[in-house]
This record gives sequence, structure tokens and C-alpha cells, in this order.
Amino acid sequence: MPSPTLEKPTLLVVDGHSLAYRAFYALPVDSFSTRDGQHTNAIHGFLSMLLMLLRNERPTHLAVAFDTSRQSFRTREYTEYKANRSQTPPEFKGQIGLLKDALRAMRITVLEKEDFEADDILATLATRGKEQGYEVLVVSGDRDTIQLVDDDVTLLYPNVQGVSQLKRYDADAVVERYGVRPEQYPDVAALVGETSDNLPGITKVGEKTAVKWLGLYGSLDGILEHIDEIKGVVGDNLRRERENAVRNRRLNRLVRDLELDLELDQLAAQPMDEAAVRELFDRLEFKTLLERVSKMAAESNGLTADGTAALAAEPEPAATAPTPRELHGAELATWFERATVAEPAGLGLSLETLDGKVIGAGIATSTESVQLAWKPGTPDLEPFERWLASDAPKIMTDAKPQLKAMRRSGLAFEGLVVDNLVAGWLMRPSLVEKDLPDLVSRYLGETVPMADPSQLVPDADSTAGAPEFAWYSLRVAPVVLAALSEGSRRVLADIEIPIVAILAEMELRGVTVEHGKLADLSAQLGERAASLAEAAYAELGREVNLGSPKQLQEVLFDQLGMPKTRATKTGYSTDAGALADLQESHPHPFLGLLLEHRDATKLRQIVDALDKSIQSDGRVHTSYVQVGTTTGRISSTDPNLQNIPVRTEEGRRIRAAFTYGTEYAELLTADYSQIEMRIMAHLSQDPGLIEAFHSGEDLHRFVGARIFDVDPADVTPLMRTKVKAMSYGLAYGLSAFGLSKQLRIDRAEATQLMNEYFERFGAVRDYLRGVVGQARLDGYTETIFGRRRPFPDLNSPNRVLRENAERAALNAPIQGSAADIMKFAMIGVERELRARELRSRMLMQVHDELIFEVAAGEGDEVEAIVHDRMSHAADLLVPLDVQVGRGRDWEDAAH
DNA sequence: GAGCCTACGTA
DNA sequence: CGTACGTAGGCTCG
Repeated sequence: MPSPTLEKPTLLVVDGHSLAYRAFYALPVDSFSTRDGQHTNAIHGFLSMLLMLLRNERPTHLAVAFDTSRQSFRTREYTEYKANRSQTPPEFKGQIGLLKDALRAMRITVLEKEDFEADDILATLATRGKEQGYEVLVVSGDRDTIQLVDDDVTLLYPNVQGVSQLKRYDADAVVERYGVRPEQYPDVAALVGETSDNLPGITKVGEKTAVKWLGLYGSLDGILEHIDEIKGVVGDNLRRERENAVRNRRLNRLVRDLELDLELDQLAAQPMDEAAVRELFDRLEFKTLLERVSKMAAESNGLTADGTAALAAEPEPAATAPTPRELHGAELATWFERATVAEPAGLGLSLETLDGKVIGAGIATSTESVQLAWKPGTPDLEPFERWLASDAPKIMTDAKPQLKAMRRSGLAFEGLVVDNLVAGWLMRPSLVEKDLPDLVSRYLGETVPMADPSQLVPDADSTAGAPEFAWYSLRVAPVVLAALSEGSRRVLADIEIPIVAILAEMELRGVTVEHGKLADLSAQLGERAASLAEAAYAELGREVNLGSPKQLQEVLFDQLGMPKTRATKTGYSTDAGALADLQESHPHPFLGLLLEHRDATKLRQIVDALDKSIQSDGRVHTSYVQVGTTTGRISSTDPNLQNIPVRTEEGRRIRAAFTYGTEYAELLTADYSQIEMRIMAHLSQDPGLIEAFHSGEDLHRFVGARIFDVDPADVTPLMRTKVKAMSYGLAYGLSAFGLSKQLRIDRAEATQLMNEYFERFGAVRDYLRGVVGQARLDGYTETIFGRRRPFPDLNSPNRVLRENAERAALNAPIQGSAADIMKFAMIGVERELRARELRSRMLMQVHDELIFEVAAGEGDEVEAIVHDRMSHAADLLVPLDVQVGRGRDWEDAAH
């Protein structure tokens, strides 16, 4: 690494549009698309080129300019200007916005100027840069920028291959390539004309002639002064068409004195917003680019000392955390008295934990912080314990694990008012800010000093600990809250914050699962799988790995010669649906054996995983992820208790292993029946659907009777199945095609079915259309309780992206409202159980179902509470029906 | 060993 | 060409 020198600062200015356009045609669009269909080739190509430039040229200042539209002062002056340009491909258009997002995340200035082209911005910047003593690099694919080249300005011009190679034009290189000095080049272009810009020049005058004339007369003006001396046909042409050249010259003169509203030093290379870059690059599925960007940020960080770094990784914190003090006893008590008055909205709190127990704490006001080393029973921390247990407001980030640690350490806790992680999730449920440093980076634009993971011995002085986390939590909270809508703030306060502690409790409680039952089941399934495998091998005459889609493809399509199924990314599908299709068209014993084997091994996997997760207390403690979904639902991991089988007899045997603990007498389960359909009835206000839910009749029977025009009693099971599939499918944005596939009926029948449905329940269709339309206007959907989910892709020019967003937007208020209702019910139930000092407790949540273990003698009371709280969790136009069951295990209770 | 892909369990 | 999740094994890559 060369030592820093006092070189001129280097300004790099890029024509974003023209370079991205080159990249678009240089890279195959098919190889650069995300899983969900966003094209990214132009973005990828552009950023690759930019990184290469940053590495090679080490600019101290940079900017990327874009055209605002196809219109500019030039098109007004000459309407045919660029009029022959073909339509911009839609695959390209959609990428420009994302490219700008990426540049902004990298903290690179993006410039646009209404009525002007990007090249005018480049010209202005280059001119001002030169005047102010910069070395200027102009990157553009437009030849007009050649006029900018001089001793201090160099043009980097992409060659025909695309953007990976840039040809360097200084003044000498221009003379060599074009035979004229840079400032003469526009005169050449004016004479020759520019077909791509729809600017005709002088007939029969090409580069050779133009250069020759310029050699003789110095400039276009010089040529026109001597216009009568020019002989031959070309001379006649020039005299006849001189206005073409004059017009061309007027149009190809770049504007060098645009009002740009910024100073060059504002273009100084800045540390990028790493969280934002990571998020966007993740979304664009740019893995290697992300690495390259991070590496470059890290490298250039080493150069910050001389002030010439491009893209430094660590910005200076905008504000420095106060130095924590260690207080105890009376001093601590006094501090709390003062601090709680100084910060009526709450103090920041962060706990340090080890092995799930509290070992330290940081508490912060906006100007002070306190550090406590927690030793259980230490009397002089009593003021802290008292504050912790009081309802004095506390602001935390990712409180759940900390609440669990406090509970394990015997510390009482009340008064959580904000959890920044949850608030950030409500703001953006697609959640990219996964921890406090991310949140601080996004909402405060500051960097939390964290240990460098590559450093073996972390530098304690520069690394944030509990007091700093408390302080940042306190400061970031008002910013996140301010960003939330009023409805989302209500959801935060009334639903999400109370739920944090409830989930913590449920995780700590766990649920008893009987190892014996699982072990038996596993052994049985193992035997069955083995014998099914044997039988399958016998059919084939050889052994294959039945769990390998790749090997199965060989068997099915090569060895057995079956017709190809649905294509997947890596071959042809061997999923259950595809195999069932094959069984119908080309029956073969192997297919049935394979399907049964899949069932058995899948089930055994679940059984074994569950068995392994039973802890020493005989219970399974899942983790609920409160910020894990886009709709507002809770998810469950390690293990996932929300996907325990139920649809098959074998699967239900797993549920039979879930039971109550030794201190309890029975298990109770309560679930909402058809909650999403009820929400649809409420939101759509469809009279037919509302009547259905008030009639007491089975929903699908009622709907079936209307659709098939028969008495409810005459609705056949087949009719009911079809109606049920359609009703549920509607809330997911199901198409006639999808319905026909699922029900294995033809398209016409599926279409007919849907038409009949919408004829009878027209308000449902109006509602579903309305949701998407409104979301397109607003940019988001909202649940009944006010939870928002943004949908940026609803206006995407990319059809796949747009239609995916439409279906998700259709579903979000329905699924999300159901999630809100269930969470609200959980809060009500938990409060009531606690208020009545019952020992029975809530253990699990499976989206529309709650599972409790019930103490002896409390069954009827608990059942009444649960039923009441759940069915009154929301006031809808239709009743909320709740089914409650009790029994010795989850399976038994479900009846 | 990390990460993608396919497959499949639930609401 | 039906939403929302989490997990597992096979496979490929480095």
C-alpha cells in the first residue's frame, strides 16, 4: 500500500443511464433475475463496473447522474431529437429505480435535473471540478462527452463488448482516435450527424471529410466562414444543408453551468449504509457483489487516516454514548429518582446475560448511563430491582430473551413500553433490521461500535456494552415511533408489547411431550420405511436413494420411461402432485411405494426431531419469533410446533404425544373456526356470507347450496369439497387455473364455479378488487386493527413481481387481521387467568388455535375464560366461533 | 461447511 | 398460475 501523498482530489462522475443501458445489453437478462422474477442484469453490470472503477481509480469524490425522462430542452428545441430511439424494454425500466436505491445505500450521490440530460450534469461537474483543482474522470457511453476532455478531464468510454472494459480518452487519445482535438469533436459530430440521436448531418460527409475540413479551418465556424471555397458535391451539400450542422452543433453542446444546488465537497466519498446495502443486495440476490462491496469498504477503511478513503466502513458516530457510571445503594436510588423525572417517556434498558441468566445491566437517559454488575441478592442494587419491578416505563430492543433471563434470575419485571425490534418490524415487516446496530444505522444514521469479528481480543473500550445498548435503544425509539402510522403505534402498544412477555412465558413453560410414544412411533415408521424401500428397489431391480430427486428423475424418466413432469429449476418435478399425475397416466407399483415411503420417512423425521428437542424437564421449549412474518403472524422455531401433522391418522399419533405436565390434570385446546372466512365476510360486508355465518348452517354447505342451487341438505360431499377449496382459495388470490389444478377439474368447470360464486357473493369480489386497488394507491394494506404492510411491487412494470404482490396484498389484511385477533385474545386470556390467580396456563399458539394445560378443578372456569376472551377479541359483523376441547393429550382434546 | 434446491408439514 | 411460515436431506460449491 503506497503511503498517502498530497495528490489532487479525484472526482468521478458517471452517466448512470447510459452505463446501465450498456450493461443491460451486455449481460444476459435470463442469468440475472431474482427468484421472484426481478431482472437485475443492468444493476449487476453497472455496479460491477463501478466497483472496478472505485478500486482502480480511487476517487475521492463521486456522483452518478441520470436523465429524468426522455424529454429535455433539446427535445423541445428539436422535436425529432432522439425520436427514433426504440421503446425502452420494460425489463430495463424496472431496474433503474433499484439501481438508484443501491447507489443511495452505498451513499453515492445520485443527481438528476429536470429538463436536462445526464451528460449536462457531467459537463457541469467536470467544468466545476477542473476549476476547483480536481482531477476529473467522466464515465459515459455518449460520444458527446468527448468535448469535455482536456488536461484535467479524462473520459472513460465503454467499448462495444459492454461495460467491463473502459477505454481511456485523454486529449492525446482523442486526437489519436478521431484526428481532432476534444473541443473540435462536436464539430465533427455536427457535420457527420448522429443517427442514434436522429440528427442528420451533411450528406456524403463522414468522419474523414469532417476531420479534413477541421484541419483546414479549425472549427465549424471556420468552415462556414469559408463555405464557398469548398468544392465538389460535398461542398454543394454543405451549402445546402448547413443548417443541419448548425442545429446539430447547438444540440450537442453540453451545458456546463447547470444550477445543481450542491457543492463539490458534498460529493466526497462516504461510508456506505451497510445495513441498507446488505438488505438491497440480499433482495437482488447479489452474493458476490455484496462480498466485493464489503471487502472494498473494509479495505478503504484503512485509508481514512489520510482523508482520501472511498467508501469507508465505519463512519464516526454522530453522537457519542455517555460514559457509564457504576452506582449502587443510595446513589443509585437518587439517580433513578432524577432519571425517571428527566425521561418521562422511559429509560433505556439492556441486560447482559450469560447462560440465560442476568449478569449485568445498562440503564440510560439521553445524557447519562449506568452500568450494573448483577450479583443475585446484592442488597445495594435494590433500587434497580425496585425500578425493574415497577411500571416505570422501559425502552428495550429485542426484549423477549431479556425478559426470559430476568424470569430465570428471579427478577420481577413490568413496564415495557417500546421494543425497538418489534417497532422496526411493524414499520417494515419484511424486516431487515434484525438487531440494534441495524436499527440505529437505519433510523439514526449512526454506527454502534461493535467488536470486529475478525479480531480475536475485542477492544473493550470501543465496543458497545449494555449501557451503550440502553442508550441507543432510548435514542432510536422516538425515531422509529415517529415513522409508524397511528394505527401501527396502536398495534404496538395494545398488541405487540403485551405479547412479548406472553411469548417469553410460553417459551419458558414449554409443553410436555412423551418420549415413549415418539420412540414407538419412530420405530414403527422406520420399519415401514425400510420395507417400503425394499419393495421399491425390487420393482426397479436396483437400489436408489429414494430421498434424492435427482436419482428419482433418472429412475422415472430414463429407466421407467415415464413422461416428463412439470419442469423445475434443476430438472423435472418428483413431488407428490407430479407422482400422482404419473400414477394416473402411467400406473406403476413403484410410484405408490415411493409415495408411501416419502410419507413414512417424512413423518419419522418430524418425530425424531421432536423427540430430540425434549429437554431434561420432559418438555419441549420452542422459540416464538414475533418479528418473523410479513403479515403479523407469529412463527415458531427450534422446533417448529406450528407444523405438527394432523391430516393423517399417523400424524395425529404425534399429537397424542403432547400432553400436560405432572402438576396438571388435562390439556385444553381452543380454535377459531373459519376465522379468515369470517374476516372476509366482515371486510366485504357481503350479505350472503354474513347470513351464512348467522344461519348456524355449515359454511361450505350453505355456500354450496347457493352455488349449485340446491337445498343445503342436498349438497353432496363432492360439491362441498369444491366449494371449500374455492372459498379458501379466494383469500389467497386463487385463479381459475389454480382451482382447476387443485380440484383436478377442467378449466371451464373451475371458471364456471368461480363465476357462480361471485354471482352469489358479489361483494366478495368487489372487496378483493378494492383491496388491491387501494393498496396500489396507498402503497400498503392495513388490517382491522391498523397493522400496515407495504407493497412496493404493486406498481412494478415486471408482471411476475406485480402479480405476486397483488396476491399477497389480497391476503395480507385477512391473514393479518386474524393474527391481530388471536394475539388480542391471548392477551385477554393471559390477563384473566392471572387476575383470577389460576394455575392453568397457555402453552402454545398455532395461528388459530391455543393450547393450555389445565390444573385440577380449573377446567370449566378456564374453558369459559378462553371461550369468552377468544370469541370477544373483536367485534365483527359475524360471530367469532370458538371450538374448545379437553382431553389427556393434544389429539384427544381436539374432539 | 455454507447455501441452494426440492419437497412437505401446518394455518 | 394460492397466502404465510420452518425444516430436512441431497447436492454443489469452495
